[in-house]
Amino acid sequence: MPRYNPAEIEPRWQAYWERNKTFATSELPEPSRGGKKRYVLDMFPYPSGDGLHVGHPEGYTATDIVSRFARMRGDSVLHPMGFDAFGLPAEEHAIKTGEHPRIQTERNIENFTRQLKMLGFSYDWDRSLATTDEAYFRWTQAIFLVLYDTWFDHDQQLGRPIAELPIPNEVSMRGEAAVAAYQDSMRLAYQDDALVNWCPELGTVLANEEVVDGLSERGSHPVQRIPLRQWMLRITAYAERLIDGLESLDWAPGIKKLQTDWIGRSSGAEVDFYIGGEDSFAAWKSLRQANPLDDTPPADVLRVYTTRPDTLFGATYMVIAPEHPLVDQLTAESQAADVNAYREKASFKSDRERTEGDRAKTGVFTGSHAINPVNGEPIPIWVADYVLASYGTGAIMAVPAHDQRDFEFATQFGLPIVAVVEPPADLPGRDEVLAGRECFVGSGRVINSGPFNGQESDTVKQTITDQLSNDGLGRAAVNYKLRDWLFSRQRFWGEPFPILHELDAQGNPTGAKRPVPAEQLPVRLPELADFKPHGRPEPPLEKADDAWLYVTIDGVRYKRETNTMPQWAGSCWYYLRYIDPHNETALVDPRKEKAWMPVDLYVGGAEHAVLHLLYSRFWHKVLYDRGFVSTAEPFGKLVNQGMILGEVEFTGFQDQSGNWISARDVLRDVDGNRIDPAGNPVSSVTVDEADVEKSGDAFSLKSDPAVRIDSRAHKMSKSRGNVVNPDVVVRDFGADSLRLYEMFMGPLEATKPWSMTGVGGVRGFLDRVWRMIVDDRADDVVLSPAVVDTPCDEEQSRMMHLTIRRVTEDTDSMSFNTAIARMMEFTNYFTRCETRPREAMEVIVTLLAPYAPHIAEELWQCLCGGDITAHGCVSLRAWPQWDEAALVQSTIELPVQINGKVRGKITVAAETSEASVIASACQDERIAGLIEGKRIVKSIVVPGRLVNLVIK
RNA sequence: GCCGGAGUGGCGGAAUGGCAGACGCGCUGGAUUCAAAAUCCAGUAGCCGCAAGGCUGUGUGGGUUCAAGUCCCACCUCCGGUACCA
Repeated sequence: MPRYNPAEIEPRWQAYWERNKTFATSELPEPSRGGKKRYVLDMFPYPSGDGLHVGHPEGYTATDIVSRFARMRGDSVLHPMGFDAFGLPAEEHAIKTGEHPRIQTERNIENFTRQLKMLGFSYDWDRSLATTDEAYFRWTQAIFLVLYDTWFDHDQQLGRPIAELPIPNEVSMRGEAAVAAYQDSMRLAYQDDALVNWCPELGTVLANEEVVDGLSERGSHPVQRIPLRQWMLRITAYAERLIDGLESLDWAPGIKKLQTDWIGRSSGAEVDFYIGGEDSFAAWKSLRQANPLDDTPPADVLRVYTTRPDTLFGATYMVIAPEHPLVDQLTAESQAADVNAYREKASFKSDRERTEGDRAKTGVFTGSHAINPVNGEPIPIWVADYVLASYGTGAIMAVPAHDQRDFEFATQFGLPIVAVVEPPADLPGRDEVLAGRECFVGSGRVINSGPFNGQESDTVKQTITDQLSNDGLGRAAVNYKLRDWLFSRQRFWGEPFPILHELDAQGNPTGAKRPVPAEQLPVRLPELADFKPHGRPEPPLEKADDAWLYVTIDGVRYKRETNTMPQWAGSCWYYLRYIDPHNETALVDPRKEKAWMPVDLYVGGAEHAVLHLLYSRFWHKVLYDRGFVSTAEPFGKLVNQGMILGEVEFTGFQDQSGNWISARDVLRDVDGNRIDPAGNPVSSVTVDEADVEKSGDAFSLKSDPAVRIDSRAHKMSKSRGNVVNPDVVVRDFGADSLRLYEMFMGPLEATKPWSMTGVGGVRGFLDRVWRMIVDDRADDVVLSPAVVDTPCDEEQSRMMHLTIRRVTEDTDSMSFNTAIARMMEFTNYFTRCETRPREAMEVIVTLLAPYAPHIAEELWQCLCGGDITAHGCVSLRAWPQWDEAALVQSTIELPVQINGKVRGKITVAAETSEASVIASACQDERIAGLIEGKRIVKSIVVPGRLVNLVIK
């Protein structure tokens, strides 16, 4: 009784593929095969201790189908897999247990590999890598040194070697140390003070994701923000190119927009406001005319950035961030106490806290004034935390009439509001705006603006900027929301920085640095006795012994950098290493890189839409500028798979005494707890599907239809207990069923709920395919007697060719769900046929091969009589071609509409002319009756589709 | 608030402006069976009707068109992201 038994056939075929290296990729694409090169890439996983989640195989199955399909069409396919293996969980495990994170990481990688192989993915496993491999992170460190050795030439918009950096005379005059310092200040990798999350109670620095509402995630201890010397990467230099590069990419428009918004380019003007007093304003102005704007503002001005230079005449006050360097200088004695108190309060708030809550504006007057350069008016300077120190110049001119935030602030503190842009005449509330009682942020005709009155604000933007520029008072400027990338972590389990800090005779750092010589890479992690935090805010590598920590080169003593790189580092370039994973002399052989890059298809979760994809594009562009790679962008086509939710759950609500409350009446209080309209707490109860029925557009209790029940699929989570484990699915249904179900659920990019009965459904399909071909009453796997060597009849042939066509087209467009539906139709049709021609059976097995490869191999062998040496395996078989001629039908059925409603059907020869189609439509008995006595106003024939008669 | 995405049977979903609901789940009936499982066959949007057939129907309201799930305008709901970037 050879029933379809995936538990037996799947491991057997996996072993066959592995033994025969069926999916090994050649070093270079093979043009002899006639196809294209295809680089099909998955976002590699973090190998967590929980193992694979059903969300992983969704994208992996999609890319596997694409890869297998491409191979069968003769393409050279590079389809690798690896592991993003540095990460916090392994380090936390190490702190708890003392086990080296490498041991746990390797165990997890082994488990992930087992699970991935169990699903039959056609990866070239010889190319597998982990970011934690020393042979891999050696090159991560090497790339860091490239960043360190590169400065950004803004004129050429190009990253160039630091040796080519022009040194200004006044710098070179001050000697070598000054030159080195100048170079350091221009590198793409540089050091700066940045705030870290220091938790004194835990004695460790925490990552942002380990801090929740200002408390540590573990133990809920207070977390302080303290400045620490950090490595930064100058990604902002590439902001413009990162925006421009998006245009050429085949990515979903939504993702491109997300990246563009994240980079957040805005253009406007920088304007200097004089803070030296009204008496000397005129003198200052004429002096500035002779000496145009310098990059660093002189001490007698407050420089602001604005996107609305057209509203300069409406600036009625100014605001500087609490951290602005001029706060002390600008604070009058009488205000000092208030300003200091305010500043101190602001310093305790994290960026997050500042923006959370009711967002009521706070601020305090400094006691001093600046002079508006366009009209000479003195205006007050305030300190307020709604202005961020890290954006623009950290100071703004406030135009309350035309900026919502300024308006709120001005209203709160009673500052003057002057409208300078006239809203369109038909705008409701126009008079309120002109009276300064409402805010208008649009463009319009400029008023109250001296010489500019009457012009359109969009033109004024330009002319006023030009004039400021001519007068040396301002200049056009561009700003980005994107900040430089904080690149160091105070962690053990990450790549060490290949940087040495020079020490003087006393053992103190001189400030000079040198890269670890290339031939000494990798810098390995030191052996530590334990992984417990040492209780100081410095990195844990400070615990390393002196042999690791100190290095002497050419008689100079150095201390190693003890920060480590963030998890993002390894994932920034792994796609390059797959091309040449064992190269010991280069990160990738340029010849191979040129042959395989760019990635043709990249599939992964949308949660990486911004950071990972932006960071790796940035690294890639630097490598491109420095000649290591040949393409300006790494990922040609990007697809984000949707999230898979848990099974749909029905939830009802009850009060304290167990009475049902309709879901419609359940509210949430300020803390997010469920309450009834009277404010009493409500508890949620899971309701069985059988006790629920649909009423209207919602579900309600069968026993009491007035009680509404919530019906929803939730995100899978351990705490909710709705996580589906792929091991269990494979055990109960087989890997082919899991693969097929994940693709059949719906479009790849959609969010969709899991359903175990749905898995049973596709398993049923595979069972039917099996029985269509195999004689399930015989003792061995032999062909069903219905499978015959005679060719298809006309209808069977049409079905076969139609299926080839639809499956080919749907697979090509990654519409896997409909491709599977087509194969189901084929199977339903041929199962009903008394005889099933072998040619059709060979076709369906071949079409199924990328989707359900194990059963396809097994059935292929059955069709071939088990002679694998003669017939090979189906995974490497040529994809079938369809014959258009076989699709043509001699007669077709056409629906006949009257006034757009289907009223009948006619059968006509395929080649019938429009006139005779209309004639036979009118002759149809039913149609004739309906049009009798009416006039046909118009008749439309859509060839092959329908006929529509418009009658009166 | 703002920015995305989505609203189609009991459920997941399908549909180049051209027969709405392919395919699958579930459900109902039948065949097979001593019985069950498995399998096979038929049916399955709602309403009216014995039937033939008719009417209504793709979140809501308008519009364009011979024809709208699909295009345009306004709105509602849900999901995801984001948070004062001057």
